[in-house]
Amino acid sequence: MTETPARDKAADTAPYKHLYLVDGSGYIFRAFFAIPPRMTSHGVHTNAVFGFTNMLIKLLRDTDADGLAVIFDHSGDSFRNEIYPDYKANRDEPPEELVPQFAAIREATRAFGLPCLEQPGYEADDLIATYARLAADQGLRVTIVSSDKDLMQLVAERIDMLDPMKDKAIGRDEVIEKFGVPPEKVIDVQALAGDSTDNVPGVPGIGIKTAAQLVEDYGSLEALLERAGEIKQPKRREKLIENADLARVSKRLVTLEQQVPVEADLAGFGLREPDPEVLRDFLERYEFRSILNRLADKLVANGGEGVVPDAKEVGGSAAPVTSEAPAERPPGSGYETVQTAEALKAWVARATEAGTVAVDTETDSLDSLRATLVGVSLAVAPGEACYIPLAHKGDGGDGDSLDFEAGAPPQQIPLEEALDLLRPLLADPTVLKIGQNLKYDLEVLHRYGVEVAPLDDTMLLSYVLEGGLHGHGMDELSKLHLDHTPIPFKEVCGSGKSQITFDRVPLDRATDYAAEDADVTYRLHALLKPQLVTEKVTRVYETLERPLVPVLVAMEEAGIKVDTGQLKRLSNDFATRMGELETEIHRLASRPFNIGSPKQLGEILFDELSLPGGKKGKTGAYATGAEILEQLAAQGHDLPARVLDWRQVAKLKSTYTDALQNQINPKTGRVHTSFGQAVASTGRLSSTDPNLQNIPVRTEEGRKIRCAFVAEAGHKLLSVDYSQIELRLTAHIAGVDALREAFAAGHDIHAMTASQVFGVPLADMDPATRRRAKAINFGIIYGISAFGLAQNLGIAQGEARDYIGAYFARYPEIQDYMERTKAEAKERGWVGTLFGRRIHLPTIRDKNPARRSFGERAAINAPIQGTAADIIKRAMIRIPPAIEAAKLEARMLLQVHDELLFEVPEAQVEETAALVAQVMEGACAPALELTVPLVADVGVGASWDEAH
DNA sequence: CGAGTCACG
DNA sequence: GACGTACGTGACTCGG
Repeated sequence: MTETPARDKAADTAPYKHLYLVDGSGYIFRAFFAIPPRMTSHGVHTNAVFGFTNMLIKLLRDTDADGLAVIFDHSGDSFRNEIYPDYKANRDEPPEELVPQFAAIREATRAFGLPCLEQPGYEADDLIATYARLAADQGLRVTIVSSDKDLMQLVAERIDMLDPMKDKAIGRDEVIEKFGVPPEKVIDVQALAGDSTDNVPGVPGIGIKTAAQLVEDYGSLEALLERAGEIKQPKRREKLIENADLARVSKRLVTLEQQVPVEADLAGFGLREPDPEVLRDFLERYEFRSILNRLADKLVANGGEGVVPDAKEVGGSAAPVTSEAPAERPPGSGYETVQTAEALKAWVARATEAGTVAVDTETDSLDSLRATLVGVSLAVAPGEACYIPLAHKGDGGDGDSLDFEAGAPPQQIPLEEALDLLRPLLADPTVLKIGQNLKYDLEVLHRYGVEVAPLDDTMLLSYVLEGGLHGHGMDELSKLHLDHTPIPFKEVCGSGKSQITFDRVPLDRATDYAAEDADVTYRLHALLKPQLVTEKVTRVYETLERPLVPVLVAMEEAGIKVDTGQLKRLSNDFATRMGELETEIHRLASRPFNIGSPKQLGEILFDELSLPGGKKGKTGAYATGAEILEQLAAQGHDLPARVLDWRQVAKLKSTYTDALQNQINPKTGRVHTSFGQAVASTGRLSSTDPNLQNIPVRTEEGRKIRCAFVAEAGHKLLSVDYSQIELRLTAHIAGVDALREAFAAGHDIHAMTASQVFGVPLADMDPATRRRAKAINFGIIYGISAFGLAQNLGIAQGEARDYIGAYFARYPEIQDYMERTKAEAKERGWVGTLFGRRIHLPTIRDKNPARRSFGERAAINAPIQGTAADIIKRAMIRIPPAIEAAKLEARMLLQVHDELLFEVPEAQVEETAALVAQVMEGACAPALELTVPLVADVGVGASWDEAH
């Protein structure tokens, strides 16, 4: 090694203007975890090298780089280990798939003719720091290509950074965003906060945010350490005094060395064209065929064999999309408007002959139980579709008024005559009716005395095939699978104030729109239905989703009775209470303000009253969530306590007592929800307009609303719910013998867990220990994290980590399950339920670690939540025929994920309860035998509150 | 129309 | 090696 300082060797004028310094070591680690695995035909892992190569190409192509060097860590200790022996001592060995890529990435660098720099005793960051300073001193622009925050201290007037993973430029502002201080103070902040990944100690108890605040307040680390005695918080003061030297050592560790006696000369970093033969040889050996193709024109030296298809990436799982025959016309024109009985008869005959017909109804409302039928469209083959108008009005006035400008209604088949012609077709067991969200059409047609069966639903086909990947609305599916955008509803009916109902749309436009929907549905069906078999989800579709449609129709049609008098009384009570609280809150705040505005509330609490704990989020607004307000209330502040009260009452009033009254169907006097069957990615149902799956139950005030859900005279409400179904399924799926035995014996599962994990004898179990165990049990189902558990229990993350460790030590099968499931999800892009439902997790391979972790937790939860959803769906499908067979008259009204609610004649309550519980407990058979018992608990009452 | 908040399993 | 945090939903209110 030469001792000559590089400065003397550097050319005074480098042959370039903008130098890029690429952090090769940093990149390879990040790329390894961010990029899906891939390997050569010889089994050599190449994902990180592939990412690096692509990044280099992009850099050379898209930027103004005219000088470039790639810098690596040298293996072995650096001078920092002499300062602090534990530096980076907590690092795991790199994964074995990564190790061979260290050499390959250097090869890649050389293949592009680029300098490849490293130096014993120094880390890449020090070399980068040194070269960056040298170049900047010469007036060159420097861009450091790295995602490593440790390099941010180098950002300066002529030095910026580029995050190659996010393709994001990092300048002074971004550094301030990250560290809360400008670049020149970053090392002070890092010295205080430490860095767990590098094992830089810092000062215990101080994180980035506190550090930034302190450095800002005192100007520098040294000034802070000297005046540490002035700090108000006693704990913080002690820690700072006690650990001042540790902070100073930390600062030396995080400070990059800008005076490395470097060997290579800046002048040699000018870009030049790579040798095509060397580059080609490299790309071929690593089998980067897609890159070879892209660079084909630059690699002519070898002639070669031409275009080679890219190797399929490991784990790539995009479902192949078969395309329609090319001769076919795209959807969108040549549809027939059916205005005579003769024409309709011809269409019915064609549909009967074909054995398959796509059906769509047009109405004047999204509410299927109030909508008026305006027309029906049919499709019998791709492009062969018609629209049958049934209740269109003239194109001007409302038909009833004396508006002389209004056109007369168009010619239409009389409604009853048309229905009589359609009825046999729609009920014909030999003709398959295809629809998109047929539940809606079934409900509309049912009110006109029309039955529809058998059926296939393209929305549900898409849901079972590609749940989790995208939504399942028709427009979205059409764009995705048919590459065709159907006429938007807005274009036909307008939007906002000037929106018209479909019965006002002129017949030609109505036909274009309505027949196209049937046409698109027909084509989607032809495309999706065969995929059930190839994708192995036939059972999910045929045994879970398709038979559920008529069940949901019956439930939505049944609705549930609400006691309006009770709701009105509650509404008044809540209004009075809100008024009282409002007066009190305004008095405490010393001025009136809008309590419902989090923005105004935050300003009152933290600016005007200067209460502690004001934290601003991304949007610059103070956080005023329940958790924050509870903390303040616990400290004895009245205003936040009253706001919490006010919020609870306001929520109950606006969302439940008021909104519910408006949702009562005037014809039935009952409330009819709509169940979403293709919404939740896990297979659960959802409930809207109104949502009856989130009626309050956890607080006493809230339960008053449940009291308003009542049974018809002479009837009772019967509630049957699965006890601990998700935890039971976890025990089964993960194969946890200890939990299975506890369930089999009927023990208190949370107490049992507490005993087994914390070693407390069952007899001495205290509620706090049981509560901890319960929180862990729930956490497991959600894909536990120390952070989440700590948050939930209000404990330190370290303590939460210990709990999880103890739990995994006691139930190692759970940890196995989690690791297995994550690996499987990453490999395939989806996870499955016990009944074969697939839940896709597109974020599981995301390069953003937050989104990826999110995907991993969802992967752990989905098989559990999804299997529970499958089981209750099986029960729901079996219950109506079981009730009928037993000659009972109970009606199933609602499903709330693990609970079914029924309305039952008083005399039949016991028999129905026993029957329902039996079906629910046996819902897995005969497809599956669980190794834990399923238990259904029964409740009966005049109201939902009593029954629950 | 997005963010914040909060109701449920 | 780094980012944000428990899983899945829907409705209401505010404010740009």
